[in-house]
Amino acid sequence: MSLKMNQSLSVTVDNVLFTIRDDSLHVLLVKRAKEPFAGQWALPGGILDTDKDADGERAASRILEEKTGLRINYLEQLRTYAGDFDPRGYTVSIAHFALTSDFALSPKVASVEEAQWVPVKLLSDLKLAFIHRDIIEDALNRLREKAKYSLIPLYCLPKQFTIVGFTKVMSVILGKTIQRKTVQRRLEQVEAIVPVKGEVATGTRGPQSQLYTLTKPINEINFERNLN
Amino acid sequence: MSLKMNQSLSVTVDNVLFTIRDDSLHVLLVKRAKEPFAGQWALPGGILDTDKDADGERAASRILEEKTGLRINYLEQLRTYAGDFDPRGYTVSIAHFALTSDFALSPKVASVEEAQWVPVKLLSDLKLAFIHRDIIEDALNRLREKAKYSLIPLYCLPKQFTIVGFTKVMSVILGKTIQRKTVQRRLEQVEAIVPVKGEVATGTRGPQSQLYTLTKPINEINFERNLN
DNA sequence: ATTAACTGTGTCCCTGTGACACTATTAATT
DNA sequence: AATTAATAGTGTCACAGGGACACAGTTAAT
Repeated sequence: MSLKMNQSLSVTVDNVLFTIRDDSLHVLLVKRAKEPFAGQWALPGGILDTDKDADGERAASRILEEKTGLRINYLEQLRTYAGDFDPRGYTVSIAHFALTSDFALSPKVASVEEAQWVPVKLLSDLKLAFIHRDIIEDALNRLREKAKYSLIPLYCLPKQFTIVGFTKVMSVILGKTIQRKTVQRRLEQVEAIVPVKGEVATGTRGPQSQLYTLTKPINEINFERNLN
Repeated sequence: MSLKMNQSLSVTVDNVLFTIRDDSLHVLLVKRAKEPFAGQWALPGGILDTDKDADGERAASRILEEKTGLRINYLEQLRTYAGDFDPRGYTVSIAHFALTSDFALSPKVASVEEAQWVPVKLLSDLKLAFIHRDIIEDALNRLREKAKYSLIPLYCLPKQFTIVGFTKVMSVILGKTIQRKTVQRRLEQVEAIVPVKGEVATGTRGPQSQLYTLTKPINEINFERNLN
């Protein structure tokens, strides 16, 4: 615990931001302009700024906000990767896991940085920089595990959502059919989730569906049983 | 992701090593000899060595082995704390969560470093360096959560253990009575856990109890339901 | 006006845990 | 040596929550 400085060591922050578009899971990637790994896809990240960033989460928020122009719905630390995966030297990368509702990337951001929503299913076809494939894999596992016992996939949806909408998100994330009934039972026992009175979703065939919303954060709510 | 070096930034590794002694949960602490926080208790940790440590886990193993002289049973990354909690400057601390069976600290280690097993219940009376109180709290939560759906508390026990022994460990960690039957049901559906034939535990009143052992790591085994 | 899709709800089954009792076994006590 | 008390293993019942599925009422498309 004596602190001589570590030599030639970079500390970065990387972010795995997921959303649901068109009933499939997408992750935000940027195309690298410079070496190393120029032309390859990478997670949106940056260098930890010891002046601006009081901690890792705030660093991640700052960087994501710079890249997307938006505040995202949910963010937590994923894990930290230390090692020799950057040709420029030993690196410590604090990776974060984030969720947001589907939105269009602002054109400026999209052009300058070439940030894009990439369907997770297509990742195997892409070249990914550094160890970002592993990081995405870990983030995916985190998301899938949490989907089993928590409500955080709600953060992939807009402020107002329907039971069926959430059921679809859950099914997409877990890769298997989830019963509406099951989702409904879970939602209705959480007092932080309330129907928006008067507000219904329409457009599709069938009856109008009730819209719900969150009155407080639901990231701490865990269920006793996992789905499946 | 362009890598100019962060200025004046230290990367350290801290370890929260738990065990069970005398039916209560203990954590390994060392008394700090130097400033800052001299004389206060701290987690066993050290500086990330980019030459020796291929990744964070190996750094943690190395440091714990140096401090205890022993290989510990289980280790995983907890989370990384970045911030201004060290008066000498901005620090990134990769914290780890570890378990081992009860053992006596080698006298040399115990005297030189003043490493000690401290009962978790007594922590509130101690002065703890840096943000180590928060880290221990997070590690405790991790342990308690994992105890609900996994078998990792087994790593607090010797190679051979009894059902009742494990039940006690679970009860201590979770702070409430766990039914022998429940533990037994969980154990017997895991094929990696086998009775050691011929080996029984004795000494206490009552029938001899069967000893079990692990044939492979059980850190990936998760149950669908949480206890309680 | 009819049809098809869809939302909300009711119900049954199944599984795993909690609780507790019963039996057999062993050490401590007399 | 006989008795007692503690203990390990097991059997069983109740309960809760998820999976599956069916049914009724509603809405848009035809």
